[in-house]
Order: sequence, then C-alpha cells, then structure tokens
Amino acid sequence: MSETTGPKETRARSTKRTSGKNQAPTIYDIAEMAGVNPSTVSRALSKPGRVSAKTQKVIEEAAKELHYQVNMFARALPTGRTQTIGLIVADITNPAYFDIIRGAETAAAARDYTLMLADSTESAQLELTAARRMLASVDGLILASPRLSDAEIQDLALKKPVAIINRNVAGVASVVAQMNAGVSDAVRHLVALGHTEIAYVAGPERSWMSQNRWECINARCEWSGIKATLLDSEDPTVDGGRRAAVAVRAGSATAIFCYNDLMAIGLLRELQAAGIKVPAELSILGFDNIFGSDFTTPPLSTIKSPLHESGAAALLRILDQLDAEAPVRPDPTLRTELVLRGSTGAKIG
Amino acid sequence: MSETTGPKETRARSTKRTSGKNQAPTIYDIAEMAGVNPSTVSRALSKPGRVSAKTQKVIEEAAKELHYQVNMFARALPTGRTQTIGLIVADITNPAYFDIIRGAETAAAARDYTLMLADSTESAQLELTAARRMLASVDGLILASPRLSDAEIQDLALKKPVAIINRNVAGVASVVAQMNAGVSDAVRHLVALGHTEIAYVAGPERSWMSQNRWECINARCEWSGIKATLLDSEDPTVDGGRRAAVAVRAGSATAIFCYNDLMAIGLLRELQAAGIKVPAELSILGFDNIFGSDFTTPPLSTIKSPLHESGAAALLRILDQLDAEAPVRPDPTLRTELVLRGSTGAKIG
DNA sequence: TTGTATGCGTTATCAA
DNA sequence: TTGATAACGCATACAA
Repeated sequence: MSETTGPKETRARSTKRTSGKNQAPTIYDIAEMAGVNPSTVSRALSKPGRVSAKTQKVIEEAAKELHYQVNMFARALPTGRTQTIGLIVADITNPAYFDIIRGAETAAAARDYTLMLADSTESAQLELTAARRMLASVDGLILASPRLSDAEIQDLALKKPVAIINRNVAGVASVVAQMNAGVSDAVRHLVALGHTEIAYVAGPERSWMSQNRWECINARCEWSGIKATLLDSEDPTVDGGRRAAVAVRAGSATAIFCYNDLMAIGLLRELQAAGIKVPAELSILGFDNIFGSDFTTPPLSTIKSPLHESGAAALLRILDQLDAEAPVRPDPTLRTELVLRGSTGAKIG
Repeated sequence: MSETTGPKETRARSTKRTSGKNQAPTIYDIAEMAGVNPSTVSRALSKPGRVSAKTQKVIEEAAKELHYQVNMFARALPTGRTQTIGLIVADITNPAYFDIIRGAETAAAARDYTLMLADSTESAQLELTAARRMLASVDGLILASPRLSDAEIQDLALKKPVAIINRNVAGVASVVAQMNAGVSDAVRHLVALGHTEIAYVAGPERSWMSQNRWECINARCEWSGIKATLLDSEDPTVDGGRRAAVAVRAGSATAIFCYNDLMAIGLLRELQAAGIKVPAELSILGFDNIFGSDFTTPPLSTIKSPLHESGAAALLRILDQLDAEAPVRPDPTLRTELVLRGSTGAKIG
C-alpha cells in the first residue's frame, strides 16, 4: 500500500501527513527536522542524558519550533504511566474536601501531575465503581474518607499505588491527623469551664473517622473523670446537624462535639432558632475548621484538621510509591489543633 | 522470534502472558475465550449493533467473566478520544468555583465522563500553560472565569471543543447567567429603601464578569436616577474585601455591591470591626450566593448565580460539540436572582 | 552514542 | 456478519 520512500524510512506517513493539515507534530516530525532517528528523539525528550549534548540541543530546538507536545496516550501505552493521579472524595459538597482537593491539586501541579476528580456521594457502591474506573487511567489513587471495606481498599492497592486520607487500613498508605492533641485540649478546656457531661454527635456509621474521633473523646473524658455520651445522627451535613438538635436537647450534656463543622453549624443554627443561647446555655464544638466556620455568630470553636496538608501528603505518598528510588520521605506530622472561637463557654449553674 | 502457534493466531502473546501473572485482560483474551477474532470483540464492545446478537452475547459474557476493562489509552490512540473533559478554574480557593466543579463533575459522571481539574490561581500565564497541557489529553475544556485574552481562547477553541463560564467570547460556547434579573431587583429594592447612591467594589481588572456586573448595575442605576460609583480593589477575596473598606468609608454611597460574596463578607466583617452597623449604617450586597454567605450576622443579601447549573451546562455544551449528531440542545435559561437576607436595610438620615 | 525493529491495546479499512 | 491487518505515537531491547 504505502510506497517506501527510501531505505532509511521505516515507516511511510506521507499519505496522511500531506492531506491532513493540522495534525499534531510527533517525534517523527522532529526526527525529520533534526535529521536523526525517531528513537533518538524519544530518548532525548523522555530521559535527557542518554544522548549527546549536541543532538540534544538540536532536537529540543526542533521540538520547540514545532510546538511539540508529547501524546500522553501514546506514551501511556508502552509505559503504563500517565501523569495523572485520581482523587475520590466521599462528598464533594462538604467544604472540608475542598481543602483536601486544593492540597492535592497544588502538590500535583508542582510535580507536573494533574488531578482527576470524582465524587462518591457517600456511597460505597459508587465509590468502588469510580475507583475501578479511575484505576485504569491513573498512576495512583487517593481516597478521601473512603466508605469501602478494608478488604476492598487493600484489593485496590494491589493494582496501583493507593493512599487514603482519614483512615487507617493495614498495608496501605494512610494519612491521618493525630486527633489527640486537639481533643485533649478541647476536653481540658471544657472541664476548666465547668462542664461535667459531654455528648458526641456521630457521623456516618461506616466512617472510620467518626469512630476514631469518638474513641479519642471518650478516652479523654474518662481520663478527666467526666461523662461522655454518644449520639447517633443521620447525615454529616448541615441538615443532619439540625436534625440532631432534638436528641441534643433531650440529653443532659452541656457541651456538644459534632462529627464535623457542617453538623456543628446546623446544630448551632437550629438551637438558636429554638431560642437556646450558645454558648451561654450550651457549648458547641466542631471538627475540621472549614471555610465559613468563623462566619457564624458566635463563630464556631473547632478542632482544626490539616486538610490542605493531608491532601498534599497523600499525593506525595503516591509519588513515593511510584518512584522506586524515591527517598523515603518522613511523614509530615499532621496534628489537629484546638481553635477557640465563640461557641464554647462556661457551664451555667 | 515468537513461534506462531497456529494459522489462526495472528499474534503470539505467550511469552509475556505466561510469565506475568496479573496482566489486565485484553480483547485478545476475550477473543480467545469467545472463539472469535479480536476485531469482532472490539466491534461488539465499542459500538454494539455491528455484530450478530449471538456473538454479541458470547463476547459480553466472556468480558464480564474476565473482568475486562477497556484500556483508555489504547483506545485514545486511534480515536483521539478519551472520556474525560478538563476544567480550569481561576481560583480553586473561591467557594463559587466549588459549585461549578460540582455541577460539572455531576454532569460528567452521569454521561460516563470523568473530570480533570486544574487551578490557574488567577494567573493568565498559568492558565494558558494548564490549558495547553490539558488540551492534549482531554476531549474538551471548560474554562471558568478565564483570565486569558479573547484571541488566546479562540485559539484554544480551534483545536478542541471549549466552553467558557462567566464570559462571552465571539465564536466560542459561553455559559453566562443573565445578570439583569437579579441586578434590577436589587437596585429597585435599594431605591425603595431610600438609597440614592450606590458603589460597586470591582473585581480583577481583567475580569470580564466584573465589567459585566458593573455595567449592569450602572445602567440600572441610571435608569432609576440614582448615582453609581466604581471602586477599584485588589483581590476578589475575603481579604480584598477587607481592604476595600477604607475606600468604601471614604465615599458617600450608602449601599455597596461587591464583585462577589467573598469580598462582601470581608467588607462586612471589616466594617463591623470598625464599629459600623450593617445594615443600619451601610447596606452590603454580594454576588454568587456561595456556601457560607448565610452564616454571617447579618446574613448576606446577595445576587444568586446558578453556579451548579453553569458547570453542568458548560459540560453539556462540550458534549454537544463532541457529538456531531447531537440534538442542538437549547440553552438552559440561567438567570440570577436576588436573595434578600439581612445585610440590606433602609437608608438612614 | 545512535539506528533498527518491535510491542503496547484499540480502532478502522479492507476483504472474504 | 466476520476475519486479517495496518495504523495510532511512543518507548525500549538489541544491534551497530
């Protein structure tokens, strides 16, 4: 079919090339322009150093002149590597994840990676589907607050590098901030204020993080000799927080931890709407320190999580797994911190 | 090199296949299992209908049994199509973009596309770089509040489908909400409250949207016979809003529009910190209706933009350009709406 | 150091 | 309707 143009030409592209006008330039074009073999171009462009300085320069100039850009798919085929990593968040509606996304996106961009985003809407089912799909086209996967089972996560991690945020699963890279610092400070603060009973409005049942937070609070309260009770809830959202108000009012606790800021804000507003004064009659604390948590009146006291750093850290963990020769980076110390604003106050007599 | 195992076998994969244990299954594996040619498998799996019902079924069953998943890169090579579309936002820090991201992500997931995300940090330079990079690996590109020049955008649109949000550029698909509805209502409301001079704290200089909003406000004020003045600002952020406070206090306007809610919130808080009562002494209005804009005291009155819908609409515009035979979907009417909360009140004195 | 040849997993073009 | 085979653009053993 295609007439060989000469002995040197391995492959004749003339047909397509001459007809189509705006084809993206390939290494073949560069090779022709630079007077070298395509494979040399490939070498020069992918891993510099394996080609003489002179030809390197010639090739780079040709590439620049042609506005050459590597075809990611063509590269991905033989190597299996794309330059993108996936991020699946449990609920793209929660501002807490925005910070995680930011952190990951920023870190990715800095290392010349791009981010693929997906949302599981708190559904384990959808999460698994999304994860499988993504796994096929990314170099690694970050799961933020996954609802999957440990086994499922470990299974995913078998195929590609995986990092999870806000959860611990044996054998897979985890990024989870130390709850202890923030929680102890918070409980100590509450005790100093005279509170003797604390309640925790829990998050989703399958949430490892909610469990983790509760255990930490409970342990700390026990240590301080005060009572701690667990309150179930529906959704970890503003509305979920609102709906938790009845259970809160039914109980006798005078200080309330909420699973996250979203719930704390909902609870705060619902309580206020019912005429209850915060913090005069009831103290409220959230977790995360999301955008807007200081907009309320009173501004929300909360246990700040290093969300942005977590996103960045997770991405770096992926990259480490990718580069075999990567220096084993020490884990950044991710610690929570008590942010005292106006929603906590002295217990009233 | 590779011994042909038989006349039917076009390609011998035995070497790799037997050694590597966990290779992803390919259409060759399916073909073998189903007793047909790989090309038939391809046909059956890509565009159903071009193969007999019987073989179709056999192939699908084999695919399911093998847990087959198409290799996106291999598919992208001949077709040029990946199933992902890119989204570049001007500032991933601004909650307004979160809603856009959500809208786009949701719409994408529904059509079985995935989203690639990038942030330009309000820099035209970075935006262009990101856009070029993305363009190479996506089917289409959404630019949210681009800082690029018209020419640059048109240039990008030449290569792949592009849709822009919050801006109009000749020849490229644009998604921009009608300002008029919200703004007229707002001005009318302010006039009814007795205000006779209004100021607009502008956004970034190169922002088409800021210009658009100002022109709409100005026209509306002229029509109503009240004065409107333009105030420059630095950043379209909470801090930028805070810094705009001095200019606001120096002026004589009694009602202030801010380019976006972020600035409005910053301005509100700075003013309050200086002892100025809102809305008693000064009325404040934002644009967008972002998450948290109702958390302030007083809650922010704002002109709500259909952010979520805009993101979704932009994605659909891309898909329409992609499918030549797609029905020319009528543009959804995206209109702004005045959301009255507590930050606007009667003019004093 | 550079060139040759081949494979990566699909789709697409022809024949049959 | 199905089979054979050539691209798609790049990377990489191997040879020179």
